[in-house]
Amino acid sequence: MPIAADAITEARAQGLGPLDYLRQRGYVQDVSDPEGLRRAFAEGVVTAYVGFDPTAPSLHAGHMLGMMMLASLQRFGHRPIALGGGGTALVGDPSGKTSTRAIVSEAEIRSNLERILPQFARYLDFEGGRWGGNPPALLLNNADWLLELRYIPFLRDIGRYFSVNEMLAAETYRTRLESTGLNFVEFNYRLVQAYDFLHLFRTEGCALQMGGSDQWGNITAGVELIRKADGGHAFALVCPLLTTASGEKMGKSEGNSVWLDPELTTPYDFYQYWINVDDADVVRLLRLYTFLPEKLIVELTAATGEGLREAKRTLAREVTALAHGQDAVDAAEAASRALFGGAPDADDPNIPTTEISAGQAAEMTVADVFVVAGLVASRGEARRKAVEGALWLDGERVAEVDEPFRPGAADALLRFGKKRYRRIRIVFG
RNA sequence: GGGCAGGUGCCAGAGUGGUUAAAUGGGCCUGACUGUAAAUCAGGUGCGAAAGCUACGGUGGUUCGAAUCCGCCCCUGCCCA
Repeated sequence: MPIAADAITEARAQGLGPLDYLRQRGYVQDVSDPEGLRRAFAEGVVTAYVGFDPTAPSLHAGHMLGMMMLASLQRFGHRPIALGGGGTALVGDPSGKTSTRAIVSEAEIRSNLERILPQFARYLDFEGGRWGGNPPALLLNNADWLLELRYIPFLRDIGRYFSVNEMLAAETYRTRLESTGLNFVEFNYRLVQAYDFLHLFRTEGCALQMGGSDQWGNITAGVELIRKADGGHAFALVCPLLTTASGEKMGKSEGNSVWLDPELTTPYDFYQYWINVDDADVVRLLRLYTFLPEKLIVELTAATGEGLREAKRTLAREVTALAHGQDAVDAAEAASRALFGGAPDADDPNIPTTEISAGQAAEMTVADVFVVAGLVASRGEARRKAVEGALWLDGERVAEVDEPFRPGAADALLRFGKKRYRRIRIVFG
């Protein structure tokens, strides 16, 4: 069972405010005006936003930090806005990029946004009242106001507040200038994002923007714009950019992103991703990606060595429950137990399964089957990996990969490497 | 608009007529060891059973043969205007 939003109930009981909670959990790398923000939180409902770039048809694990920050604030009774960057994605943020971003079409961005919507609903409450008196979350798309902008008025009303000297001195732009250069569209990204913040400040009373630390410059640009244009007071808060203990970007698995869309990353694989994190990362991830109370986290991670696996299991369970719901957790756990609890039990219904027709199966070699299951990329790879002893079929090491596929039953359990399983099911008719 | 330097595999970066599916490094994958961890050591890393095919910005040539030479085009960086 996942434990509800208890870290926050606990924090509130201790009189801890949102800012200190976020700090304690490790979300805070930098805040523009901590005292002012603390006061704002204490005085009333604060509206805060995080922008999400819809350049892919799903959010991935890297976006979860932003959602967790919004979700935490909402549980404190504040008001989150998830902003789909339908307009900004057309511009392309040069931050942290060594080369110009691929251009994504407007239609693609729109369809991506639609597909992403339900993912927010798992983290945020769009109805309101789910955690006491919290206000409903809001989902907006900046294309709605950015695409209408007129160039000359924008330059005159917004552009005048930006100093080119200052922008050129900024880390993001400077590194790009020194390496691959920067085109004008990218140079404008900061203005556009700052304008978003101003727009939300005006229309929604939004006073806080959060994001990853690579967004610091863009976010504070918005804070300054709000001050210069409207004399308003707004805040910036950024979280550290997460890398795993081995230095990889968080949320990558086998070089691929871990997606929140179950079509792109099955809930089983999602669960497995969290089970497989490094020992050194568990505490931090529990704090950032779950709402488990601090005391429990400390207890769980007091263990050393193999004992940490229980903490990882809890992590996987909690994170998967948030992303996919409790049913998905149960299924993923059942499959994991079946596959990793001693001798793999191929009969468990929850093991991810690829179906092929009897007709197809009759014409396939063993290598083909591994390809179809998505475990290897090509027959050539299947062959190489078989030589290395990495392929297993129903518990037997595969020696000859070019032989016809003749399973002993309708179901066959494939395994690639130590821990990647997929069942092949032959269906008739 | 002018001058110069470039565009190579996931990334960085060699190669400047054949023996180059393309050095080297990183990344990634696998094996052994293990705890579905880390570290370490070893192997692999375009597709194809093979013949062969595809690949060095695009395109058209030269040549028995081109990533390598020539023409045109596109793109990037630097300098000048």
